[in-house]
Amino acid sequence: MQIAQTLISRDNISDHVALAVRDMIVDGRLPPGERINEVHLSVQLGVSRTPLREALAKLAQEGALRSIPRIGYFVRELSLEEFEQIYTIRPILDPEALRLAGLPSPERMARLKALNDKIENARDPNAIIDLDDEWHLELIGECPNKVLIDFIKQMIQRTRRYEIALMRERKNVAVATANHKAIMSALRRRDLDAACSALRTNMQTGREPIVKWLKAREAKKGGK
Amino acid sequence: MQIAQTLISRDNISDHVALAVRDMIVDGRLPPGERINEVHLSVQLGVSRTPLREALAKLAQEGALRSIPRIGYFVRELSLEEFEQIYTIRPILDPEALRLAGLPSPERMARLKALNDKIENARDPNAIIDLDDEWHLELIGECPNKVLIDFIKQMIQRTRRYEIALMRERKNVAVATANHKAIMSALRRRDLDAACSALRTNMQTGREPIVKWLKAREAKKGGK
DNA sequence: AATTTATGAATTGTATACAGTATGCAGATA
DNA sequence: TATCTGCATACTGTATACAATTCATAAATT
Repeated sequence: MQIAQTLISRDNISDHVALAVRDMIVDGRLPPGERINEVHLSVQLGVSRTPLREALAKLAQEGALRSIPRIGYFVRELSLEEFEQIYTIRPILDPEALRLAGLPSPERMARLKALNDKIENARDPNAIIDLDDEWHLELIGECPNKVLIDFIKQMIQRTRRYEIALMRERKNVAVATANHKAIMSALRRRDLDAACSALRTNMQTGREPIVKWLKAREAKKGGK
Repeated sequence: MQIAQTLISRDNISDHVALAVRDMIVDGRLPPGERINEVHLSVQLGVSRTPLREALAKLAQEGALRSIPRIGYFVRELSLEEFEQIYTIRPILDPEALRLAGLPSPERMARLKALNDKIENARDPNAIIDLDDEWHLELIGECPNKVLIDFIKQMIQRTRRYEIALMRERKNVAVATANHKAIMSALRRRDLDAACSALRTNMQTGREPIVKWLKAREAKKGGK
């Protein structure tokens, strides 16, 4: 008979490295535009180039890095264009996922409320983003369309670097938690349609301040 | 001064290999469920394991392969679930891309018509799918949201294996080309909304026969 | 002085070697 | 006969070695 899958999935060095490098990109230790030196980075991480390269290839496919053959990997610049494009798609997909998920169970509602409270009290922008992402994934946790969820997760990864700027200002955090409350209140009224459109609003209000910040940032760079 | 990018982008062996293996999966030379033997496949392709592994990792991320750490890569089974999930998303995204693209230029309309004619005359299912995919990408070619286009491309790749079954029956080809005509006629009337909803219909009618085929297929397998 | 050309170092792409893990089979045990 | 144990083999994961290309610097040419 077939033995059950081993539960302890000791993952590969490649996977670990991918996580590590992704963190370095997200929190700015590898700044936008930076060229990756495979040899340096591999010794810094204490691994050989082989698993590092596998990780870099993965990150390139995720969109965090850009690969130019025979030249190297570069940390992708923050781009107003890319951000706007992603933030055009999420207000379409997230509400659809919620619609497919249906009204959340009482337990899920409780978790959503608890997460939102945590966001209100958190100070560190990184922690806030983690919690906000978790909140959104919890909201659509019941969605049976795993492909859709995976895609939303991809986009969450990809917009993290931008959102840090957003969550540095407490005003924006307050807006986000208020939006979450509006969504939850619609759900409590068992009004799925209203919740979906509140979610759409949530995504759209998150967008504006970041666009503004990016524009200022690009202007500064252009002026230099 | 900086030298212009070399135009001839001699791509890597890894990329070539990824193309080759993807083809082998799509056309069935590597059947669903098959385990990939890296050594055998690398000698068969005349390359070493290193670029092959990079290609396999890429295909795994695309969803064509499944990676089980320390055991290997497997060609993913055709799954009714996955297919239905993807075909729930495309009727949302494709029309949105068309909406963003706006009405096509006369030149693009001519190309769309020419492609649709080619589909009507083609016999080989593989060629038909190529043309159909090309038609859909041409339709939304003007869409400025490149992230959206990339995602649609990903899904096209991922559904190819399923669609072969669809296009083997000429009746379905006729339905597809008729749908395309409906879309084009709406566009000629400059009625973008109608075109978008015709596109939605197009995606949905493509879905049913494949679901039916997959169900029959799974029943057969379960019965064995 | 500005531009081009040559040369060597640094860096990426690929192949190979090695180590650790899974897999299958033969023999042992009940 | 059926199940378990130990061993040999095959395969994956990682490291290292080598080849090919890019990049930077300096000499040479105009």
